[in-house]
Parts: sequence; C-alpha cells; structure tokens
Amino acid sequence: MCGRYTLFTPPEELETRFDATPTRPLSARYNCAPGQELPVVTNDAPEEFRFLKWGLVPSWADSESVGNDRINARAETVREKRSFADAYEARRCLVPSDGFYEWVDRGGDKQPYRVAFEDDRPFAMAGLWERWTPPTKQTGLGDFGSGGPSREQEPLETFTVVTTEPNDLVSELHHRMAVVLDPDEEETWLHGDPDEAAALLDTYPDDELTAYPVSARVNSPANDGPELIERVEA
DNA sequence: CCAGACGTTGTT
DNA sequence: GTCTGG
DNA sequence: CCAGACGTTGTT
DNA sequence: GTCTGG
Repeated sequence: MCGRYTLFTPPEELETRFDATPTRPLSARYNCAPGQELPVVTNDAPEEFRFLKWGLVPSWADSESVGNDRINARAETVREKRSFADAYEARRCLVPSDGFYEWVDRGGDKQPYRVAFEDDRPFAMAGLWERWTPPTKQTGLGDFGSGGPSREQEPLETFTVVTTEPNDLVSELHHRMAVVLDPDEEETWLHGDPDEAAALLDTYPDDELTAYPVSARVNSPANDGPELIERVEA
C-alpha cells in the first residue's frame, strides 16, 4: 500500500489546512487511483495544489509506462533506489488525503477496508514527484523541410507515495502502509535537508485512526461516490 | 569494458 | 500470465 | 490498488 | 542518468 485513497474534504477546508490554492477545481474524491491526475503540494510551489499523475516516471525513463509499477516507494530504501534518489533529494511533496483503502485477502475474495482518522480530518502522505520529458522522436528531415516546428512534447509530472511498516491497527489488514506525516512535519518534509526528511519516515501511531470494512464497489476505479466510504458488514 | 536494469506488493 | 488503464 | 484487455484482416 | 551484473 497505499494504492487507493479518498480526498473528499471540502476545498475551502483543504485550502486552509494546507495553505495552498488549487490550480484546477478540487472535487470530492472517494476513489483516487493510480494513473489519475491528483492534487499534491510540491516543494517547488507549496502555495498550490498541483495535479500530478500517480505513478512516478523517472526522468531517464524511455517510456511513460515505467510509472505503472512505481506508485509506491519503500521508506527503507527510497534514498538508494535509482528510480527515486533524485526525487528524494530535490522533489518531495505532500499527498493530501482523508483516508486510504487496504484489501484483505480472504482466500478467494478480498475485503476492502478504509483507514482514516476518527473525525475524517485530512492529512498528508509523504510523496516524491518527478518531471519526465518524452524522448524526442527522430523525424528525419521533416524538421528542416516542412517549415513548421515538430510537435512539442509536454513534460509529464508524476508522483509516488512512500510506504513503511504498519502500526498495530493497520497490521491487522496489511504488512505495509503509507507514511502519514504529522502536520508539524510537513514543512520539513518539503524543505528540510535529506537527513531531516529521512527522520520523518516512520510509522504513524494508531491513536485516533480507525479502520472499517467498505463495499467492494471501491474495487473498480470507475466508481467514485460517498457510498464507497460507508461501513458494511465484513 | 558493455548490457541491462532501474519497483512494490504479495505469493509461493 | 502479464500488461494497460483508471 | 483492482479491472479488464490481451488481435488482425477487411468492410462499412 | 547511474548502478549492477557479467
């Protein structure tokens, strides 16, 4: 984990909580999924919620698909891994959330659970972001003869969520969980030096957190509505 | 030296 | 089984 | 994370 | 781009 989360806190509350303004409208989300463009607060523009695609694509990747299997980065090794080292040093971000989902394998089927604060207040997950420019395609003589410039390839900005060992509550469900930051740690995660940031990658205590079963409707990323966070019988 | 990988989760 | 899409 | 696709030739 | 493996 974490591979799915919620972000339905009203925009005004999020703007106050993170002291940032959105670059496009924030909508209530009950099923944020990898591959989607989601609001994050990056270190280089902390006054904004910027929409980045979930699934970090390293700058050197030759294909965008490299991001498919980089939706999470292990806290224990994030500084060593080539895919994340640069981003860790220079491009950390906050991933606003108000709960994340975990699936418990029950031999055959899987029961999703939602983990959140008891009062559903928003929090930040530790994230890294990256900017990737698609390789320029060789168009032969086209650029010279045709007069017009070749089509500009827009850089793609992506992010990943850092994971660590779970607390006792979440360990009942899963053996990994997202790094949840204390509000007073957020500034350091964004702007501290790498060693200071590393000290924040620990397991969030389970005080004030709760976990409860939810409908398997959350399984499909196409579903996204308040019914997804309703408690069901496990 | 060059070639090939570069990741996590979960499962066996 | 594995990759892509969301 | 899970769901859904996974392909070509040829025709409209 | 940079590291690991051979």
